[in-house]
Amino acid sequence: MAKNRLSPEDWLSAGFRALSTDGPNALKAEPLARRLGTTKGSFYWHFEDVPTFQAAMLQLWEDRAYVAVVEDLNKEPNPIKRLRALASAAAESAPEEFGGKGAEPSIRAWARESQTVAKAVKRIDDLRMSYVRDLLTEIGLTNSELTRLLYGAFIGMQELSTRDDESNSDAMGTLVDLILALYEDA
Amino acid sequence: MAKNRLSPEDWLSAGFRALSTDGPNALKAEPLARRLGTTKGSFYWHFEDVPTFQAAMLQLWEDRAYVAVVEDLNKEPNPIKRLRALASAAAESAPEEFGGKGAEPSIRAWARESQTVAKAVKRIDDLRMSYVRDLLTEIGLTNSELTRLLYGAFIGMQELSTRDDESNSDAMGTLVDLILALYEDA
DNA sequence: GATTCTCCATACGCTTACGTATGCTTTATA
DNA sequence: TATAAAGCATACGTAAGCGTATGGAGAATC
Repeated sequence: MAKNRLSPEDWLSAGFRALSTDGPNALKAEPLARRLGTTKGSFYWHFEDVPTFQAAMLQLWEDRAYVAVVEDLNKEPNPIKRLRALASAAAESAPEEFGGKGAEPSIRAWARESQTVAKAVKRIDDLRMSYVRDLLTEIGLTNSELTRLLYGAFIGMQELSTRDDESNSDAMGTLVDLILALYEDA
Repeated sequence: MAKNRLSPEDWLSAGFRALSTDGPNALKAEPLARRLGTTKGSFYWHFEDVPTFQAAMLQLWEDRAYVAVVEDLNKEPNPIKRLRALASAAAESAPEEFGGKGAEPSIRAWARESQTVAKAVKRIDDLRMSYVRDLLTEIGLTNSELTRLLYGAFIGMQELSTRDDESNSDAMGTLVDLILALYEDA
């Protein structure tokens, strides 16, 4: 354990881990300092105050939340394969420095006690849902319930897999199969 | 505003409303007292301490959480109709004194910062999932992913509808249609 | 109508977190 | 290597919540 100096990123990363394990209540200066083996002197050097720190975390999440899910997908020209890839993306968890597996459910939990967070989550959800809607339309499925079903299932899977380690991609894959079967018949 | 005396139930109900609107952070003696226009003297009269109060809330939720969803269902002998009824139950929200629409997502958010709550939620999820599994088996569908898919979608819908007022029963109904189409073919 | 019991208000000491201020180390720069 | 700057520790005063204890107001009972 050298006398490491900390960067703002170290604090933010610790914030995400704390959020995942202990909930939004842990996003405070002194608890985080303990977690990092330092004191709040460091915290207040890097950040104005606690709200500023939390805003930085949120910004970081929001910047990744849409792009990380969709970016790689668009390399695939075939919309049906893209839908399958999207479904299996439900199984992927965030990198460890963003809180790992339970990262997004943690943010949703956080959103329940902060209007600011809630608004950011809504922005992301809207973006993703319209992506799904467009994708389904491209395939030829215009039933508007399908978007909500797919995205809702995605959210629910994330929630379930914070406890167990079941494969979400199997269940989501099943859903895509069911939906595409509908498409085959049409 | 008469000089109302409060019952333990009044406190518990206020607890659920506070949990829904302000998150688990609001489950404390003095904030709740303010909300009820009284002081914590009343709180500590009715409850040993804050953990005891929270345990009582959790117990109350757990007692209802399985029964409330499943009980009415079992009057219906036809398993396919029972499945449909279950799906549309996703749209129903808890009574106002239990926190209304966002009640269950709030409990899930709470579970992220309390092991005790997390365990209770797991117990309920396990119960419900095995109910769904049995139901699907009765219909003749043994694909084990379907249970997870259905229940995950159910959870996700609850999460989504804390913001908007879209009908979950439509999306869940669509899912049941898709699943039963599979059954027709078999 | 006096007494008892239920329920609530208030005041206390304790803890934890806040944000500020001030100084002590390191690391960088001249 | 002297000096400055960056990064952290520590010590305030303030605020909010905890749980206790004690007293007072209302309701119930006799």
